[in-house]
Amino acid sequence: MLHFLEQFGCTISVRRTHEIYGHDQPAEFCWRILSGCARTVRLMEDGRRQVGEFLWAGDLFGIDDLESYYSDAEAVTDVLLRRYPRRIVEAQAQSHAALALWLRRLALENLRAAHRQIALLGRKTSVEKIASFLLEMDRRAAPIDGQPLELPMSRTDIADYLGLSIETVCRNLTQLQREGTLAIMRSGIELRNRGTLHEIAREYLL
Amino acid sequence: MLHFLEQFGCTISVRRTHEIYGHDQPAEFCWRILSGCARTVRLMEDGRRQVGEFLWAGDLFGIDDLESYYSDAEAVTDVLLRRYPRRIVEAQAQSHAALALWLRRLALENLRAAHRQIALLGRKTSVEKIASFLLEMDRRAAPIDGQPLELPMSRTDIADYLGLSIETVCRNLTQLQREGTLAIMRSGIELRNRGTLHEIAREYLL
DNA sequence: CGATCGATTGAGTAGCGTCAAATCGGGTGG
DNA sequence: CCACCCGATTTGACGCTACTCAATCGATCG
Repeated sequence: MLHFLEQFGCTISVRRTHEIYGHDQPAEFCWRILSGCARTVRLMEDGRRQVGEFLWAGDLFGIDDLESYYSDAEAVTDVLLRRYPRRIVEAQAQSHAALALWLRRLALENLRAAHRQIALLGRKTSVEKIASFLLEMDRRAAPIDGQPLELPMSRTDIADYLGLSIETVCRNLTQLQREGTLAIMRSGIELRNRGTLHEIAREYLL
Repeated sequence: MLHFLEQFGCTISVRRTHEIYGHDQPAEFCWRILSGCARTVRLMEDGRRQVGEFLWAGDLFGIDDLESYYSDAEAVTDVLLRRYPRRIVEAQAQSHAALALWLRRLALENLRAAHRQIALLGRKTSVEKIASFLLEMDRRAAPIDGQPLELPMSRTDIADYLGLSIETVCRNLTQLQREGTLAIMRSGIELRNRGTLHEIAREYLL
């Protein structure tokens, strides 16, 4: 699929904190991350912010929106992107069931993740949220073994992802550090005891 | 689509509070509600509960899960269901792009709803959650014009849907009643001032 | 070296949760 | 028909978690 699409793709580079697309724009393109990290964001008029997801190299996004995007997408770090016209994808899917099924599978995986996030936001305490977050990043951010987990996003991003304030994120992290569960470093966070994190996170499904 | 499937469907009736499927079971069937109301639920070991969605007559569910269901589904009221084997649906989708695209569209609409719920859970206050909930039910539960909005689910269900305690739900409802925005009645809740509810709910997208 | 931006820490508070009691309503059986 | 019971809802008192406001610290950069 991606192979066929390649001829229609173009490579785009976006600087950190800059917008990739806005939530009111027609959803003309979908994007794949070649390198770097991005986020999707929803804003309320008064400035309250919810980060929907963090996106990593290999991730496809902007493909699950209908007529127009329903969040903003922004670069967390400088990102290198590959951009594809949705028109082509959608047209192909009209006649290729395998492609349509693949698009559905993408949507379903994102839906599963969304429901896990719903359970996290609705029912977990702040420490539990932090522990869940660290383990999720540990899984998704392709960490180098033995190296500290690199977290390119700011504390504000983490807070807005977990429905917390930035101060609560900090306090929980330092508390976990005091207990020896992790170590906060310039370059990231070293998970010293994933077992403890799992106990705290209380992931009951997946 | 549903027309073709009908021959493989069977009608099932489930009493209120009874389980329709469990979260660990293989996702062999999908279901359509003929009448009544159902919910999907996620449980933590310690009993904390998150209601994923409420389902109404016409809604299809159990179709967005992969190998096995990832929540429980339970009847809120007595429900009449039509059950279809997923095997048939999925097999047909292999060769019929239109069907596969339709399945994707279902998933995308649910994904959009899930992200709205994420923003609600992460960033709204309790009153805002309640107002949003009432307006959502007003849209989805096919209310009879002029009649009070029927809410078949318990206060506990509402609380677990909104990430609140049952007491907070009650207090906010009575507060809204005092202000004249709504009236709580045996048969349901009468929305006296949808304008005010919209202002409180702060729905900024859709 | 000063300026700036993000992260951390501290103090005080508010919103929402917990626990407990009171009330309501519907169903049951005498 | 009425008394009783039980579960759901409502209300009240109180406490705790997480938020707000504010100051400090650290790192980066011109």
